[in-house]
Amino acid sequence: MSFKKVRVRFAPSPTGPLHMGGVRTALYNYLFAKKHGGDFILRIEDTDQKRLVDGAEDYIIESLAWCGIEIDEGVGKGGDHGPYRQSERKEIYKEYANQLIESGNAYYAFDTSEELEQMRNRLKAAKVATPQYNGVTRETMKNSLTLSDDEVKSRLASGEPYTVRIKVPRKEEIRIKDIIRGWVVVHSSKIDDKIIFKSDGMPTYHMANVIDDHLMKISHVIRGEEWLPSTPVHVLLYKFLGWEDEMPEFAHLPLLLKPDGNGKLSKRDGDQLGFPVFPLAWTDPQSGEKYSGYRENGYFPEAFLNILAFLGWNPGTTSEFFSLEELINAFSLERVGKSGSKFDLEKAHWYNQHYLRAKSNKELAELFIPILNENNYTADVEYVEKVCGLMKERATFIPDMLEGKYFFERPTEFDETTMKKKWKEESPSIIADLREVIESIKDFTSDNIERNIKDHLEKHKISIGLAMPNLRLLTCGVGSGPSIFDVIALLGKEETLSRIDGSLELIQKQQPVN
RNA sequence: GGCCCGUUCGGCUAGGGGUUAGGACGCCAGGUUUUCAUCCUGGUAACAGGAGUUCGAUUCUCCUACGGGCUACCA
Repeated sequence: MSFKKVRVRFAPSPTGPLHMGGVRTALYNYLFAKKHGGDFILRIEDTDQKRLVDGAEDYIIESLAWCGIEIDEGVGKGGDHGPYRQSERKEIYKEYANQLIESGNAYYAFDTSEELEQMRNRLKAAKVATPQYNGVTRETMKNSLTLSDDEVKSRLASGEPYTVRIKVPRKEEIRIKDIIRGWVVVHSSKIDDKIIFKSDGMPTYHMANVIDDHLMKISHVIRGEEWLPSTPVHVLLYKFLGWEDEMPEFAHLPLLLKPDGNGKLSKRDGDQLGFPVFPLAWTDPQSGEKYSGYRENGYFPEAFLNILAFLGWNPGTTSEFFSLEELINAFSLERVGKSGSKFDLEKAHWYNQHYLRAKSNKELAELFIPILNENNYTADVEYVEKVCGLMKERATFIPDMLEGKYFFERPTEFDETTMKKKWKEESPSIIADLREVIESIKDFTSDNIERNIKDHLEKHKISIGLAMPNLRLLTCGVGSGPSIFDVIALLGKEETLSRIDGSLELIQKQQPVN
C-alpha cells in the first residue's frame, strides 16, 4: 500500500468548538501526511443536523489556521473530491444505501423508537447481557427481512419513515489491523445491525465515513480510540461495497484524559480543569457562556503544537523542542503510544516560556504593545523592545511582562514587605548619596552605573544589600526585578533622579521608618 | 453488565529477557545574583499484583486488579 499516495482526513463534526484532543488528532494527521508528501483533507461531518452549532465550522478552520496546520483540500479550501461537507453529499449516500440493500447486505427497518425500546426492555428482562438489534432479534422486528415484499413496497410508497440497517453476518471474525495496536479481532456476533441510514434521509457516521473515505481516496484513517469499537462495522461496509482491497489503513490514537484520571477530556470540561480545553476562546451561541482558549491565554501556537505533539508521541530522542517542520520530519505513527495521556500544565508553561525567550525583542514588543495599550500604557516601540529584553527572562506569557509596569509609570506605592525589611533609618541618607553619584555619571550606561555605584558603596562601606533594594524601591516601587542598573539605564538619568525625589517625598509622607 | 483497548517516577515519557531502569517538567538542596527570575550543579522518585516460561523477567504468556473507550435514527 505504500505505492498509494498518502491522503488523510481530519473529520470533525461541527457540534461546537474543537477541543485540544481534536487538534491533536488533526496535528497527527497533518504530520503524517506531510511526512509522506501527502494531502491533509478537512471534511465536515455534519450528518447530525440536530446538533449543529453556529460558528463551529469557522472555529475549526480558524483553530487549524492558528496552529499553522494547512488544509490541502476540503472545507474552506476546495478540491477535486468535493463536496467536503457531508450534508451536501446526501444523494451519494442514498445511492450506496440502495446498493447495499440490493446486494442483501442491508435492509429497511420500520421499527419506531418505542418498538426498539420495547425490544431492549424485553431482552433485558430475559437477562440478555447486551440487548441489540442483531442476527437473532432482527427476525422479530419490522423490517424488509421479516415483512413481505409487498408490505415493504407499500410502506415505502406510503412515505412511512424507515431506516437502513447493515446486515451483520452471524458468525464471522472481523480482523482489524491497527498501526498503533496491532491486530484487533472482534466477533460479528458482538456487533449489532447498526443503522447506516437515518429516517431523516441522512446517513450515520458509519456509512458516510466509509463512503467518503473511499471516494476521497483516503489512504489512512487516523482518529481517536473511541472509534475502535465501531471499526468492525466500517470494515464490513468496505467489504459489502466491494472496496475491501482499497480499504484505508487504520490508526487509533490514545485519548487525552482529564488530569484527575477520570475519563477522556471533553468539550464539557471547559475551564473547570485549571487550563483551557479549547485552542481559541469560544462563546456558546446558545447560552452565551464563555470559554477561554490557549491563544487568548497567551500561549504561542508553536508551543501549543509542541505540547500537543508530545502528548502521546515522542521522537525517541531526548530532544523536546520541535518546530512544525521538525515535527513533520520526526513523526511516525509507530512512535505513538498506546495509552491515554494527561495534559501537563507545568510542562506546558515551560514550553511556552521557552518559545517566549526564543523570540526577538522586536517580536515580543509587537505582541506586548496591545496588552500595554489595554492597560492604558503607551510608549514608543523601541523603548518597549528594550523593556522586553529585560523582562523576557522572567516571563512565561507575554502579559507576565506587565510585572515591569514601572517602566511605564512612576511608582506610587511601595512593596510593603520590602519596605519593612529594607527601608531603614539610614536609608534616606544612603539614597541621598546615591543620588549624587547617579547625577554625576556622564555616560549613563548600565555598566557605568554599576561601576560607579559599587565603587561608591565600597568606598564608604555602605551595605549593598540595603542600598540596592532601596534604589529599586524608589525607582520601581517593587522589591525584585531585572538588574537595577539595567533598569535605571533604560529609565534614563533624568527620570531616575526625578523618581528618586518623588518617591522619597511620598515615602516620607506615608511610611514610618523602621 | 457485555465487547474492545490500555497499565514504567507526581504527571509526560525512553527502554526492553541480564541496565546503577534513562530523559525533560515539577519539587528539594547548593552555587551565581543587590533582589526575584534565569542559569549551573546535585538530589528526590517508577516497572499494578500473582502465577507461568526461562539459568534469569520490568520486558514474553496467562490470570487478577485498576483505568479508559464503546454499547443512540451522536459523531
